[in-house]
Amino acid sequence: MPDGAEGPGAVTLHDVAREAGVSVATASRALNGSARNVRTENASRVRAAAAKLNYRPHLSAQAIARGQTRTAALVVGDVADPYFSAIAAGVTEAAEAAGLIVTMAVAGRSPERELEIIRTLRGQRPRLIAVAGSRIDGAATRAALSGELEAYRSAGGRVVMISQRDLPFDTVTIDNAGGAYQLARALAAAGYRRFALFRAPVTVRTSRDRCAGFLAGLRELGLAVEDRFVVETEFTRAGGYEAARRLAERGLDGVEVVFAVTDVMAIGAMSAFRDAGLVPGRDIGVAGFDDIDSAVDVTPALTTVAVPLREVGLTAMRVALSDDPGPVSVQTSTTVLLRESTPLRPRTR
Amino acid sequence: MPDGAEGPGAVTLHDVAREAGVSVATASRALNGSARNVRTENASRVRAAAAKLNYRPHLSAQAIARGQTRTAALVVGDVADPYFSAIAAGVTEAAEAAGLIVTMAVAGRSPERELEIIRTLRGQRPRLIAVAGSRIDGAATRAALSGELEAYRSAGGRVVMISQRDLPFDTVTIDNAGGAYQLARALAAAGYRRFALFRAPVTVRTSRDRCAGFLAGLRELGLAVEDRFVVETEFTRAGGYEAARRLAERGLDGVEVVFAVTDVMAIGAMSAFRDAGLVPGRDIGVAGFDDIDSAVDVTPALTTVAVPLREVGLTAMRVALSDDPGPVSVQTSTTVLLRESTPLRPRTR
DNA sequence: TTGAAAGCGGTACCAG
DNA sequence: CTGGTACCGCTTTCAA
Repeated sequence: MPDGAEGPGAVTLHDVAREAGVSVATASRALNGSARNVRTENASRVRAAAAKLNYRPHLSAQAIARGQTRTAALVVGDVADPYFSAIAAGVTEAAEAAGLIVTMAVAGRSPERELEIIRTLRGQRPRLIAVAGSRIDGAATRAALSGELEAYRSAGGRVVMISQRDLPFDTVTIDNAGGAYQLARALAAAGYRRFALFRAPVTVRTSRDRCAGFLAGLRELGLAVEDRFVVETEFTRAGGYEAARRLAERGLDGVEVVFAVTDVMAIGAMSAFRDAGLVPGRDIGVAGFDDIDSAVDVTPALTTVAVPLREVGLTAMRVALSDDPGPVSVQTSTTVLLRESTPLRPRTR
Repeated sequence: MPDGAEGPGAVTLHDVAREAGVSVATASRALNGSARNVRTENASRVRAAAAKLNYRPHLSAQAIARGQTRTAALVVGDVADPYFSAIAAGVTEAAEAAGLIVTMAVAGRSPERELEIIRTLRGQRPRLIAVAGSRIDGAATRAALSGELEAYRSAGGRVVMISQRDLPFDTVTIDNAGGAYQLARALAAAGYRRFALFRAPVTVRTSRDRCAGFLAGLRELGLAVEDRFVVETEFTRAGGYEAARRLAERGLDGVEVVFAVTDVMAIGAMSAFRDAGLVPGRDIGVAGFDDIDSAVDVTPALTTVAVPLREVGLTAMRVALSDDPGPVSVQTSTTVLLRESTPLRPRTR
């Protein structure tokens, strides 16, 4: 009985039923259905047969028969980025607690790819789709994305956006503006007056919100950032490094502290300053945003705004699994953490 | 026509066929099958209908009809750990390039959980299962795990183990012993003679291999690590911190350099030394293993053994997708990187 | 080239 | 409590 190179194929419920000497209906009931209605003896025969044959129900077949799957889909920008991986940890934790399998896709910070991914994911018919995406305004793809998600939702799916408030779906946001606002005040209170700002292109929402909050905080205190000290760069460690390198090269010219819109960028910046012969925390203050794990491991420890990323993931799942109808929006709060990278800076007035 | 709160449900191929005025068979062929055999006009009518209705094929239904899925399953110990997330990045990249959807599960370093996960995953009938698992010897669960994977394979699935050589499946290993061996020699060449070793419980293979390699490297040079300087601790940052704290507390007593079996532990150790008033790189050398991103961002930059983690993930997928039959074993090589945490240590002889 | 129909692996209703 | 059977959404013969 040649089976081809693929082997005998997987054991099916029919095999189990035959082995146990019952009908597939009974086998199905014993293994999954409301086990109540099957005679104890038969039930154990079926379980024994299943164990003997090492049977696992075909989830796709169950999905099709039951009309719903037990999977949760997650879209992230980049798994290797600690920002996303912390969120992913929260999402998977909650999903597994709810008995859902997680399928994860990486959008690589491109809106087009994100759209394509969501199209594919929709075919999975997951219970929910959580998008912790590229957070980029792409006017063209935005509408398509929204349409795709809308179609998914109207077919009974749940959508939750993480850190993207501007689409009409459930949302878990991070208080980017508020956190940056508080950071600005804290830095000012610590004695800083002359600031530089390292940010991503304006199309990146997160960056924009953090900048806006920071500037608003300063403005309220009668402070500002000179245009020439606002550096646009990539949203990565390399981007932060490059921005700091450029700044150091042309001279700090009085700048006392740099706010980089993410920790990853801030850490890159610290490295560049050091390479340029400047000591972060002494010659130049550095602050970031996110409080990723390594923020406490760099020297000096990085001042930042803590975002409860894992909890954001958990919350997103909770929202998506609740049966609350209307688009809910949950904002998670942030906390300013002043550390050694921005020591007190006593000023004579 | 009440549809319930769930909405109208997803559009099916029947809907598309009706809309296009053709049979489902034709619609199926136009959308997926070998498009050759369908009249151009019909094909475009079908595509138009599909677009109009925003149709996405039900992947589960396709899977069941075709007898195979287009998913790849990945098991990791902890997404938030940079070691695993770097591997995951490689795996997802390769999977998406091959048109596969990735489902990811987190085993949380527990062999029992890992086993349970693989059981569930098997129900998904993925094309392959990649396990970058807890790397723990659990005698009891080991057999069960192996049996589960064996059943999966004999049903036509592909299994690839990452960094676990001891099961009879395709394997991508990291040269843990060799890397640690080279590190030992490099440290000795840099002038170090008195070593401490921070390691995980012996049940953790990776830790064991790295220790063995390190000790072998020393032995060849007539060196050794005193038992009292071998500290067993947790396989985490906190574990490294704790080990270093204990060591600093009872006095370095001549120890010149610590080898912690992972960067994450090494970074925790650095932090503890610093808290104890010791300057890493000056008062005590520190070396790790993995070369995670933050290894270059800590101060002093961490001496370590670089492991091409992303590439390990890519390789694992390549192996799993190849049609090579027998259990293949690919070993990825490692590179010693001496950085400022272990400066040259001139000795008078 | 096309449509009817037989599955794929389960679930669940409906009679016994 | 149990078995027969009609689906679930899609693919793929088989005839027409």
